[in-house]
Amino acid sequence: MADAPAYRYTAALAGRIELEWQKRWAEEGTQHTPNPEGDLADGFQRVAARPKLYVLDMFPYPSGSGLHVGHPLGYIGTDVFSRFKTMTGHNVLHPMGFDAFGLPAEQYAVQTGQHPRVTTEDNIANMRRQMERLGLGFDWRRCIATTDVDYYRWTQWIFLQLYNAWVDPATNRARPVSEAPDGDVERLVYQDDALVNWCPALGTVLANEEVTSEGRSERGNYPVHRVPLRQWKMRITAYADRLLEDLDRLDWPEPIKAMQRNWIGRSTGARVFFPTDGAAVEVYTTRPDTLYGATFMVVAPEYGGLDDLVAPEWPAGTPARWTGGGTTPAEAVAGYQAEVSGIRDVDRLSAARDKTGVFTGSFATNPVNDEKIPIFVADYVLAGYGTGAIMAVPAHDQRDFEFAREFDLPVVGVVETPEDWQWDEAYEGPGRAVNSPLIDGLPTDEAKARITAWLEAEGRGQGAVAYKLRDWLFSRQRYWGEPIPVVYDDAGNVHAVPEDQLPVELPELDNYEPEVSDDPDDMTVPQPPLARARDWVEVTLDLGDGPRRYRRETNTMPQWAGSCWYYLRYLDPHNDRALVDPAIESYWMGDEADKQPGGVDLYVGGVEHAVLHLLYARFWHKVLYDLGHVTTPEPFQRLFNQGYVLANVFRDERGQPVPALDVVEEDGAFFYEGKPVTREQGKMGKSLKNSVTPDEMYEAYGADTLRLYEMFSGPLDTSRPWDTEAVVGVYRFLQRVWRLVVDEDSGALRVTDAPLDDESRRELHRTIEAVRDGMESLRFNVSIARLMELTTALARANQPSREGVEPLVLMLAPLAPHISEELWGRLGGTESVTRQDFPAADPEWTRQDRITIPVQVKGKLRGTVDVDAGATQADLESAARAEPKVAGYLSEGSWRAIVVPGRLVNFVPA
RNA sequence: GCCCGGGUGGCGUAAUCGGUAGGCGCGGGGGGCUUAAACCCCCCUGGUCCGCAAGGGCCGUGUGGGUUCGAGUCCCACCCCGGGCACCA
Repeated sequence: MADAPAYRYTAALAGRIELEWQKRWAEEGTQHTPNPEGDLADGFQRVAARPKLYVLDMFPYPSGSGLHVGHPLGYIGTDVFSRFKTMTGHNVLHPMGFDAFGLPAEQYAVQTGQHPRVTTEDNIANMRRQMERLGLGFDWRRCIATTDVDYYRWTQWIFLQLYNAWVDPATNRARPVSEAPDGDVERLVYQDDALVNWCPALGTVLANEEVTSEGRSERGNYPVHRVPLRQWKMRITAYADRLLEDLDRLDWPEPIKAMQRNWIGRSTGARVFFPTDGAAVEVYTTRPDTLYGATFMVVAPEYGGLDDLVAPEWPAGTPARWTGGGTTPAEAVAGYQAEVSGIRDVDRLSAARDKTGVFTGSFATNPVNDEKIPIFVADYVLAGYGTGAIMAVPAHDQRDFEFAREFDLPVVGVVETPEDWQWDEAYEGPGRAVNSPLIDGLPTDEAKARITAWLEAEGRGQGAVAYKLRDWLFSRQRYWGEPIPVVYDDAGNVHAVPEDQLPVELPELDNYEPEVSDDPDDMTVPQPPLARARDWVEVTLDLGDGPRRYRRETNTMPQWAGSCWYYLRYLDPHNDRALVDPAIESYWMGDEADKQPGGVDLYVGGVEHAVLHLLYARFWHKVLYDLGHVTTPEPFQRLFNQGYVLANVFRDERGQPVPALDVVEEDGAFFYEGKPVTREQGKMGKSLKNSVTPDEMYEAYGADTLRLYEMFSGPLDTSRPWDTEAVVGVYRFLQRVWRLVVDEDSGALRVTDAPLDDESRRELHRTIEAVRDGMESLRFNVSIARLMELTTALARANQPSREGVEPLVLMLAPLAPHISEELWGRLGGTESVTRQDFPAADPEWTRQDRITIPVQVKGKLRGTVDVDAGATQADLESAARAEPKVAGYLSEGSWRAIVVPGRLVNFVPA
C-alpha cells in the first residue's frame, strides 16, 4: 500500500475527497430544494420554470444498531434518481426523516430509566451521520421526526379533524360534524367496546394487522387474546370503496394493488332475513342462488342477538351430538362460548381444524321454502364479518359441508354438478340451479340476480356488499406515542381538546413500566403507563364553558399515525399555523396535467408496507382531501418496491447463527471454529450475525464505491446477496475513471483537447442514450455497465479526449457524486456537477450508417454481413448469399430468403 | 388451499418490439510490473467434440409440448424457489 503511486484513487484519497465535498455541499446548501414561497423559498427563481419532482423514501425507525449496508439500498437508488433528474432540469424534492415513536426506545427506558427521547435523538444523530457520510443528497433542513413536539402537534390536529368529521352519505365524502343536519352521525373516530387483541407479554392491545395468522404478536411472537375493552377506532371502512376503486388510477406494482384489494376484500351478495320464533336473523351470503340448499344456520359465538335464540330446553329428539353435553341449550351455548374465548383463541384463528359448535335449540324458517332449519353456534363463523350469522349450504360451501358431516345434517344439492361428482366435498363452482322452484335452470349469475330481486320484492332481503376490511384499532397502552388529544368529564363524556390547546405533550415519568404480565395468558388489562402521571391526567381546562376538571385520555396512538402524513410535513416543516401551506402543498403534490391523482411522484420502499402503512396513509389523505386540506385524492402516484440486500446466514448444529465474518470455506463446506456450519440466504441483521456496516465499507473503499456497488449488483427492485468480495470490481472501475483524468504519479491532468474520432464519438453517444435509459427506469446496473465499457474505450487512447471524459464524469455524477465533483473540478469546472446538464445524445451520432446483420440458414447462425443501414431486401439477400460461410451451406438445393431489413436474413428451403 | 413474483455460465446480472444468448462485474486460469508479495495492468474463461494449429461441429436460458422462417422472450401443461392471504360465507 505504501508504494502505491501518490495520486492513485485509494480508499484514503476517496475518504478525503468525500469528506471535503460533503462539507462543501453542507456549507453551500447544494442539496437544498427551494419552495415556491415561505421560509424555504430562497433560490426558487432559478428553478421556477422547471417541472417539480417529489421523490420520497419510506423513512426509517431510528434503531440503536444504526444502518447496515442493506438499509440504504433504496435511499441510494432515490438519491441517484434525484440527482439525475436534477441534472435533466427538474426541481427535485428528496427529503428524509425518522419514524421515531416505537417500542424499542420505550423498552430501553423501562430497563435503564433513560427517557425515550434521549435514546431516540442519539439514534437519529447516528443514523443521520451515516447517511450524510454516504453522500445522500437530502435537504436536511426539512428533516422531521414523528416524535418532535412540533410534528406530533399536527398528528393530533389530524386526529381531531377525523374525530370531528363524518362521511355524508349524500356525497360519500367526509364533512365536519358541525355541518351535520343532526348531531347523531358516525364520526370517523369513535370508541368501541369490541373484542381487542390483548397481548399480556407486551402489555398492550394490538391491531388485527399486528397479529399473525397463528394468533400471536407480530413483534415478539407472544400469545394474543381476544378480550372486550373500550378502545379508539378509526372508521376506515367508510372509505373501503374509494380505497379500492382509486387503486386503478395509481402507478403501483400490480402485486401490491392485489394485496390491498384482497385486504379490503369487497364481495357482493345479499342479506336475507330468516324468521325465527323471536326476532328475524339476518344473514349475508354471496350465493343467494343456493338459498334452497340452506339446511341449517350458524351464528358466531359473539353474535349480538344470540341470547334471544337460545331455547329454554332441548327440543324433543335433539341428537346428543348437538348438545355439547349441556343439559339445556343455555348451558351448552355458555360452555361453548367459554371454550372458544380465552386461551382457545390461539387455536381458533388457525384454519383447517375440525368444525365445532352446539345447537341453540331453536329454528329459523328458510324464506324460500318455509322449511324449519336448526340454528347452531360455531366459531367458524366470525362475528366481525357480514352480519355474524350465515345460512349454511353444505352442498355448495366446503366449511358448511364439513360442519354438516360433523353434525349429521342434510346436504341438499341445488346447483347442477359435473357428471361424476362424488360428494366427498362441496361443489362450489357455478352451474344451473336445480331443486329451486323460483330459479330452476338459470345459470348462477342469473339465479343470483333473480333470487335477489325476489327477496327485495317480498321484503325478505336485499342486495348487499361486504368487506373483509375492519375499522382501525387506534389505541395503544404505551408511553412512547402521540397522546390522544381528548379528555373526559366527571360523567365520562368525551371532549376533544380544542385545536388552539394543542399540542398535548407527553408528561415526564419516573417509571416507564407498562405493567407487563409474566404470565402470557394473563387476561387482566392494566392501566397504561400514562395513568401514572397523576398531575398530567388530572387537568383543569377551559373548553368554552369556563375552567373545569377533566381526566386526560391515557392511551396513545399507534406507530402508524406519524407515518400517515409525514410526506406532507416535509413540504413545509416549520409552519406553525398549518400542517402545510396550501400553496406549497399544491406545488409539490399537484399534478399539472390533472389526469392523474397526483401526489408524490416516486415513493420507494420495501414490500413489507404493502398493506398497513400504505392503506392507512391513503385513508388519512382522503379524509384531508375531503376536508379541503390537500389538493389530491391520493398521496402516492407512483410506488416502487426496492429489493433487499440478502446475506449468508451460517448456523451451527443447534441452529444458532454464528458470526458470518469468521466462517471459513473449505472445498465447498463451511466451518466456524473448526466445526461445520450450514449456509442459507437471509436478510442482513444483527440477530443473524451477518451485518456489514457502511462504516466498514467507507473505510475499505470509500462511499462512492459502496454506492456504486449497491447500484451495480442488480436492478433496484431485485433482492441480491451481499458479496464483500465483489465490491472490488466497482472500486477498480472508479480507479480507471480517475486515471483517465489524473496521472497517478504526478497528479497532472491527462486529458487532451483533441476531439474523438468518429467511431469513438458514435460509441459515446450510444452510451449516453443507454445510460439515460437505465437511469430513467431505475436500472442503474445497466447504466453502470455501459459506463464501464465507455471507460475502457476512452482508456485505449494514449491521452483521453476531453470530449469523451467530460460526459463520462457528468454521467457518473448521480452515482458517485464525490469523485465526480473532484474530477469535474480538475477538468476546470467551477460550479458543482449537480448544477450541470446531464449529457444528451446527439441523434447525428447515434444513427448507425453501417450495421452488422446476422445471416441464418434454417434458423441457425452461419455468418454475418456488414451493410448500409438503409440496405434494401434485395441488397441484403445478395450480400448474404455472397458471404462465403453462408454460401457453403447454400451450395445444394434451392433456398428462399426471409429478409427483415435492419435485422437479419434467414435462408430456408424453397 | 387461493393469489402474486421468479428460474439464463461457478456467482450477481445483461439481452425492454420474437431476430447474432452470455455484454458488464466477481470468481477462476495465464501473462506483465516487482528482489518478492500486495496493489495495478493485459489476455483467456457456458458445456462438449474434432483439429498440431487456424478453425469448425453439436448441445445449451427449470422440464415437456406447441405456435413461428426464427422462442430466454408468445401459448399450454408440469417441476422447483420466494412472497402474500388463509374458516371473510
